[in-house]
Amino acid sequence: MNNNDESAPVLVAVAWPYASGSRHLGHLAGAYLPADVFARFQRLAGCDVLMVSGSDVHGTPITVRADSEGTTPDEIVDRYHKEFLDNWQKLAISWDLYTSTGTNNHAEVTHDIFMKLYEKGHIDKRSSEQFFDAEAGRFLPDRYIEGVCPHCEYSEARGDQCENCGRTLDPEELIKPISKISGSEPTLKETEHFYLRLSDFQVALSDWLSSRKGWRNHVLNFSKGWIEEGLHDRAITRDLDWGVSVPVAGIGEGKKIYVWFEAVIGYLSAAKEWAKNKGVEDAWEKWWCNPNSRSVYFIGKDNIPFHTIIWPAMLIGYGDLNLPTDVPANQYVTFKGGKASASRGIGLTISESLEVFEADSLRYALAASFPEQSDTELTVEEICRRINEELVATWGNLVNRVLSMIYNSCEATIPSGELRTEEDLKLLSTIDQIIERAGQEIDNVELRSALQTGMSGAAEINAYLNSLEPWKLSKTDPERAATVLGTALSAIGGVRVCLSPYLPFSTQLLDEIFGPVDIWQRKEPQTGKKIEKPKPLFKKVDIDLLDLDD
RNA sequence: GGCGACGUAGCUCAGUAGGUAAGAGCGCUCGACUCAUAAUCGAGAGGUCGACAGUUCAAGUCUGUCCGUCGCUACCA
Repeated sequence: MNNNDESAPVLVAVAWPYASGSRHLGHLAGAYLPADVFARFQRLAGCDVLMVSGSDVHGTPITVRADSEGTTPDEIVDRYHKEFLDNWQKLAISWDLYTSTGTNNHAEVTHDIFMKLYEKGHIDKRSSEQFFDAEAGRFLPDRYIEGVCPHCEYSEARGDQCENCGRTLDPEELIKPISKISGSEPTLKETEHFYLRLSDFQVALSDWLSSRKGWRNHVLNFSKGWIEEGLHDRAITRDLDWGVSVPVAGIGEGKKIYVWFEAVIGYLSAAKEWAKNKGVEDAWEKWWCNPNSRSVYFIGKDNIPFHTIIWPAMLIGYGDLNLPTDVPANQYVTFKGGKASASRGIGLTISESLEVFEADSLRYALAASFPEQSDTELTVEEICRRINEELVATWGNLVNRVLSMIYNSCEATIPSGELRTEEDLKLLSTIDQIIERAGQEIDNVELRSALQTGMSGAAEINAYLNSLEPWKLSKTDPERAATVLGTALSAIGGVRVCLSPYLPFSTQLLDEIFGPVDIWQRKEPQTGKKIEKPKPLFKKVDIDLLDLDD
């Protein structure tokens, strides 16, 4: 992060999960969890964090799903929004606000942005012909039209692409087009739509992107490639009845703002909603209008152009709002070589995972595999391995190890640190350096590395114990044994700080000894305090007992 | 087809502006220890850095071609 003001406000903007179905581990590892780790760290580092997101509730897939289930879009959205909220609660994702794009506030903010861009001439009206399904009474997105591919004669080619020969298509090219919704033959019909003049921003965006420092290579390359190909103006309205209304009259009935235009506005509308809830209407400006504020967007790589091109274009056009400071988009978590996809049954959904893994264990295993630089292959076996061989063996066991010795040979009393020797102080100094380094890594959104750094602290403490053997000292020199154990405990307190953004539940179990984690620094435990008989922080998982299909 | 990326130890991944004889974790082998969730600690084995050609005093790191994998292709968001 290129900002020397460490206490600057930080907007943690997180991809809006699409409420058309369950989200899977790829989404969790790609966006929500990294954002949470980052936000938790920034709060401990003393920054004013505003972490927002919400369910994206509009768009054709939701209406189609509702139709096919014989229910309403509201019902679909409600179902998955509730599931997401349940997921977040079980995972302790620390939103300052998790809302949805279905609020009045969001519609108002969207209208404001639309109108300003319209008045400035960045939005204009054009007409085109699109396929219309008379039976269903709606215009059809390309992918909902099926027909025979003009190239390979595959009979189930979609209007946007033929899955057989891979060619990109225009729906008009299809032979014998059929509506996937009603099965009837669609007809071309004239319709008017508003377009965002992305081409207006070609130069400004190019300059802006060229000046970005410290961004991930794949994010920058992909974005620049998009711009070099030339930015095309995009329709931002759709012939739908499910969505945010168009604030300008005169383009006919049944038009709504297209989801990709309004969903990204959610970052701003959520900040405003948060401010309203707080009772200070303009509190959102601290993150959006303050030049010292950072805004970091956590998304998957499939969302890159929306966050590095389209949304910045809208912000430039609107004016006086902060552009993204960084967009550390993650690559994909893959299962058996392919992109995770709940709808195709590849990989576990978040809900399924939470039925078989403890939240912190799952958080650990995913964080250790965040696809920060390249796609990362993940299996259930790998998740179990991470939990058992790393989290439990190195860290969970260490805590249990030290607390058990204190409980058994120090009369369950936290020893004082008064008699520490040089080697004791050396351990603590090593831990303090680890805390410092892990903090820098998290600030740079190198979350995987920072986790490993934190875990190396646990290994240091284990090595310290092995070399000083307090279990022997307790028989020959109880006073020295107590000092060693007290030192190890203090060091554990330091490692716990490093791990707290990743493991909020289990690190909280140590509050009784150390008090809450409220600063990115090691704090001494409370000398002389009695401790309870220790219980392991985590359970090992037995993969054979997991009830999994794949 | 076009675009982007990836292919580094058995597995999952790092390798910053090309330069000390290629790294981490896990697994494996050997050893130490036995306080701890049979956990811990130390040592070691293991790689012609996808293939080929080129630029350079010097390439995992740059260029080209090829092979393989993945994603995107703007009306899924």
